[in-house]
Amino acid sequence: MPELPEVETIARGLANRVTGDEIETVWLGEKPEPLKSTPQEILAALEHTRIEHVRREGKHIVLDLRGPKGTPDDARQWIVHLGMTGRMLVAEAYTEVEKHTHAIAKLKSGRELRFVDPRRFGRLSVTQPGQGFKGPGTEPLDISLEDFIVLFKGRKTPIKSALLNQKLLHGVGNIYADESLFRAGIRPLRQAGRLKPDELKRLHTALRHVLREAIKLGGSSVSDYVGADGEKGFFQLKHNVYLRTGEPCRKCKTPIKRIVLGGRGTHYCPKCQK
DNA sequence: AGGTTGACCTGGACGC
DNA sequence: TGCGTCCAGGTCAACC
Repeated sequence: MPELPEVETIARGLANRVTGDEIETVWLGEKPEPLKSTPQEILAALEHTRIEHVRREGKHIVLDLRGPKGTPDDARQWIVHLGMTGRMLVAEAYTEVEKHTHAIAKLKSGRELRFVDPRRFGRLSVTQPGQGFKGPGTEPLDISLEDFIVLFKGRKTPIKSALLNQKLLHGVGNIYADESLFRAGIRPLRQAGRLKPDELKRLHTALRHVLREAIKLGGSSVSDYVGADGEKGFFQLKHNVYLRTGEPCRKCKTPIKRIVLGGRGTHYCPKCQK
């Protein structure tokens, strides 16, 4: 599901619904894959805490939690990565628990925070503030043009692969890599280190424009939905190339081409992108 | 070290 | 109806 705009939308939706609520108990499913921390660590960190903030960092949802007063390390973070198909739902406790639910946090309000993920590429972990779970890399909405240009210097990898590299930029995924390259008029296979300054400038502008527009529209809903209540995003209606193989380019009518790059479906207009 | 590939999973769409 | 194939919002470990 989720790249930066989708995770931003989900985090905002969660913040509206659960900020100030309290996690009483936590249930974890049988399958261990979705857990990066041990079940014991997760239970110990989450149970009997107050949810102070919910926000996005890269493609991660971060829930800032506060434990019972007097506990020395009473500040913790619940880190959720949604993988491809993960969702975080807020549901009344009496509603049916759907298939592939891997974790449920029971809240004082009587609602539940449920982590559902059919493909199990998502991950749950707990940490303490300042532990730096993300590693190197920058938020694309914060990066200056100068720093953006430095990221790609000397890199032989295709520019699309570089955009997807989370050690360089946090939060760009397959949709927004393809869409921003279209907007910038750059072919995905171009070597990152060989792009000219004006091309990198166009890409910097395009990427930030596309991400901001997508956030405004609640992200892209490609096959399932986005948002803590299941509301759909609408940015998919604005896609110029992603999943539009063979359809006419919105600018020049040339059929959109699909190639495989780094194992990912990659879509571009052979005429508009050089 | 940087770059590339395949593995990890389930399910939906499509063709026969 | 069913079976096979391909495709899907993402990382990782293992190779070169």
